[in-house]
Amino acid sequence: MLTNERHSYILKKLEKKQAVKIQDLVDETGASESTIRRDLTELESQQKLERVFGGAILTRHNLIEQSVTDKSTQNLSEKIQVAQAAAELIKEGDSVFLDAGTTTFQMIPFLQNKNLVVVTNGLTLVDTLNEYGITTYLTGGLFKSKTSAFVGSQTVLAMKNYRFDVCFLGVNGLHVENGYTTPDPEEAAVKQVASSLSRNTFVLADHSKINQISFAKIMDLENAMLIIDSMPSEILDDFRKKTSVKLVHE
Amino acid sequence: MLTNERHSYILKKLEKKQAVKIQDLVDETGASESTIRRDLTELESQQKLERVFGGAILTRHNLIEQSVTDKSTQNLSEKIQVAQAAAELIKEGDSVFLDAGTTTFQMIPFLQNKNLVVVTNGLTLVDTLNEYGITTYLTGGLFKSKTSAFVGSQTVLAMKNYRFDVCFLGVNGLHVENGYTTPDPEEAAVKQVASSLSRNTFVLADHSKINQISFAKIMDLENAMLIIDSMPSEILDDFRKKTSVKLVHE
DNA sequence: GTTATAATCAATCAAAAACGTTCAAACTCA
DNA sequence: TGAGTTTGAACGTTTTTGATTGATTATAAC
Repeated sequence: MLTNERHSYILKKLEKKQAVKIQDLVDETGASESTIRRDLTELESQQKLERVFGGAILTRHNLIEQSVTDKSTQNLSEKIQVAQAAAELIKEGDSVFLDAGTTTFQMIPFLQNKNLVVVTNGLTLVDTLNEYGITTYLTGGLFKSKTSAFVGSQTVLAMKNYRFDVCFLGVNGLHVENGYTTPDPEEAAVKQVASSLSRNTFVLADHSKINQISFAKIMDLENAMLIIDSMPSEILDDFRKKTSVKLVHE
Repeated sequence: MLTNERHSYILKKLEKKQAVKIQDLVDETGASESTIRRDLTELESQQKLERVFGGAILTRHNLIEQSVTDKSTQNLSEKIQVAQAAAELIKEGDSVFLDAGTTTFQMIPFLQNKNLVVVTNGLTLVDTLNEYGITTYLTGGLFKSKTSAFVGSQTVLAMKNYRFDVCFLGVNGLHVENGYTTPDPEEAAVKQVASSLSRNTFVLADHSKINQISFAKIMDLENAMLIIDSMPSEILDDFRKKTSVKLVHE
């Protein structure tokens, strides 16, 4: 591996994980500890990262820049509020399905010390769930890089070995007539199955999704409880004829 | 190969891989090191690429480049050499099981363009497999943070929906009498199942594992072919009475 | 708290790899 | 043939690398 390649590898991993360990880099690149140390020293002098004992972390500068450009942080405060409200619906000892997605990701910090078992099809959730000490099962299946989610028949098959007390789904569109929708049919299928295996289904959304229609239908409004940050009152009445709606600001 | 031919070959490869090594170009074009150096110097003066120590990279985007590990036979750690030797046993279109671990991780760069389907229980492998454009299935199951592997009954259950042409396992100990061993019984179970579902089983190890005995037994030597960097000849004879051994340095 | 143990660190050094330069041989094209 | 170009090998130099050392820091045990 060329020096540049290692540097790129390190930065790329750092961007994805927020933190890297020297020993991991040694194993992954095949370079020696000394070389990785030199790499980190060099990259730190370029302000690309900040060294810490045992590895390196993103510079604050990079952190801010990333959070501005990253779509996952758009509407972040709303998402976190919705996530917190959703997490409060979980009881001690529940078995929980967490859909792959940024909103469900935000729920994780609120799940601590609840003695939960969490199942997810989202790759990005695994590390964080684990950091919070939560027993975590991944569905497995075919990996879809675009959304970092596992989908397909194997995923569905694996899920059928579980039963959930509660399941939390993200959606891209919610519409009085057309119900819940999402761009990817395969992910829609996973969401459907999760819901069918769960005693209670909750859909997480923010107000930007109201009366949007995305491509693939997940289910009708009747089949899940909606958790959303806010909603105009005239529309809210229509929704409440069909399903239970929990507003965060109440 | 003519000068122009070499130049376009270099640029084409660079386009595809984002980085090229001089030694690789020497091997691939049959030209001498001096000639390749002259080519790179020339192309750099035309702003077509940027030279770095050991090779060249694309000039354009400052984007984080994909890591490229290639088969230059010099200066590779033992793990990578073992990994490469292992990867060469895979045929076009094979279905492959890759055990969680650092040695199997090193196989990934050598799996490109083989039209494979890869199944793994290693979380860390998923991202990299995906970067190399390889169709990837994860077994799923209970996540074990210490080794970033999925283990347990769900993992085993999910695996039983697959059949493999070849499976590659890492081990911590190999011993003439005691066979293959590893510290974690649950991972040992996963390795056993993978092997039972595969037409051919290969164990990857380096010489530091010889005649070590770790805790959990995986299988006897008879049940897998061993791929290892080197082995003292008197021991080698003992091993060869029981199983096929592929030495990297031969 | 204190101590013992393990992990990580920076600094150093010798070996390996990659470098540019030079020069003679081989090739090209008139 | 002969001038101009391209090539590969040889050389000493520079850069990169991995192993080792003892100091420093974290972790565990007490």
